Amino acid sequence: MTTKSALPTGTPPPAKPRVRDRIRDSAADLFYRHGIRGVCVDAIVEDAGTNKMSFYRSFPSKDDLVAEYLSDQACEYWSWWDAAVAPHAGDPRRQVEALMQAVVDLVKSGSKPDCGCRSSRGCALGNAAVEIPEENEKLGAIVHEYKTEIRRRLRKYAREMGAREPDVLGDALMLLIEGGYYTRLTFPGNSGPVTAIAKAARALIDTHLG
Amino acid sequence: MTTKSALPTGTPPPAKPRVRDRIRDSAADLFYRHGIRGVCVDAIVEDAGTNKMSFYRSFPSKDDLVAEYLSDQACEYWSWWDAAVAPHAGDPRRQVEALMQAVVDLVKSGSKPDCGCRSSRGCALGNAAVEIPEENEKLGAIVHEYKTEIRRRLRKYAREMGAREPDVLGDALMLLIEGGYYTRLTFPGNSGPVTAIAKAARALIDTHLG
DNA sequence: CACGTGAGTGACTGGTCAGTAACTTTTCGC
DNA sequence: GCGAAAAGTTACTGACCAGTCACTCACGTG
Repeated sequence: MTTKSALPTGTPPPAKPRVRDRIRDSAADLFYRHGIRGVCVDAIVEDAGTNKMSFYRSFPSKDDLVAEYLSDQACEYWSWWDAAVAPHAGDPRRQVEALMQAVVDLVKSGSKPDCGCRSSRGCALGNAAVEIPEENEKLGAIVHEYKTEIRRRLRKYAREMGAREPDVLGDALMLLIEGGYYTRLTFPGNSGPVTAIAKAARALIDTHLG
Repeated sequence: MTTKSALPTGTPPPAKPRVRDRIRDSAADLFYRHGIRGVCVDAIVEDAGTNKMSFYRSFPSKDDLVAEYLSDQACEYWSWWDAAVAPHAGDPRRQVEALMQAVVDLVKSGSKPDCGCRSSRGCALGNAAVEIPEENEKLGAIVHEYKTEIRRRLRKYAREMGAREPDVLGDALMLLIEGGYYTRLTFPGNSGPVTAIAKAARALIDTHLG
């Protein structure tokens, strides 16, 4: 049997997913859908098509996986954010407006069962904050840093667009976004108040610029 | 030993709390602080100074207690809401402003350790929505009804104050409130964006009336 | 071929948790 | 004081769940 070394060097191997990555993927999906406390290691392992021993070879504990899950989600979120605002670089107002529209699209995702993406359950990190016990400073810190960065960015946009009280405007925009995620948990699709987010953001910006 | 039957009939007995009520009180406290899935029956029972048998004599299951907890919280919330807006009956704009200020006060509660009230962890019902599994329609319905009523009331205020797009304004106000509760989980006291809520609400109202 | 590594199997420990059974004690109205 | 109802005690079942142990199997590389 010939080895695969004959393949053109430019082509990476078909990237058969390693166990560790399969676990991460399954965990991300299950944690998001059912909550962290609602998913046991066995369920993750089964979904990933592996077994508990392989799990504990890759992760010291469930808590470590949770930490990685949260960091991953934050990472993904910043990519999504950057992609949403990129087309309007240099125009902070348009950036915020694009972001708000992106939030609506994100939140309403899953209302159409034909789309492959999982149904939205709001903010993975925010939801985790509900479940994380107070004593767990490690996980709490991840969420806190993440939410602080959201706040920092929105205040920065407000400052850049010349708002009179940039911190107030930034915080108000954050409340709208977070409220959109939070209410998504109770209102399916875009049937909730989140659809008002774009108009509300525009009104707030107008007030702070006028 | 004389019986208490000599008390004036108008005075209800000193209401020494029955086991059932003690369980409800303990559950409310523990569920709110640690989340529903984070509190086991034994913990509730111990906090209430009773035992598991008495628990299951009063409640068919933990889930039934949870349902009662959610209904109770909703009830308390409406009392709080009504009290906040009562001084400004007939002036919907002032009512909304008073409500917003009340939200800030509520959310920041617990930042001063000297006050007896428990530290705020946002909205009990909203947090429950994170933990409730999708299949549990009974609990989900309680939360949904509650959030729908919030929405209904805010839209009503918006209509009464003559807003151009009352539903949009009402929904926007709701996003601000919900965002305030949600972010409270990550930002202690009133260090979070919630402090911007009053100014934001005023700005939104002005826009929709102007 | 040998060897190391990554992955799989099944059984197990120790702990937690919802819920039950049988029985005793306390409380309270009459 | 008496009897019924409310509450307490102890012990238990069965399920679940995090984490471990000892061992086997499949590869790819030198």
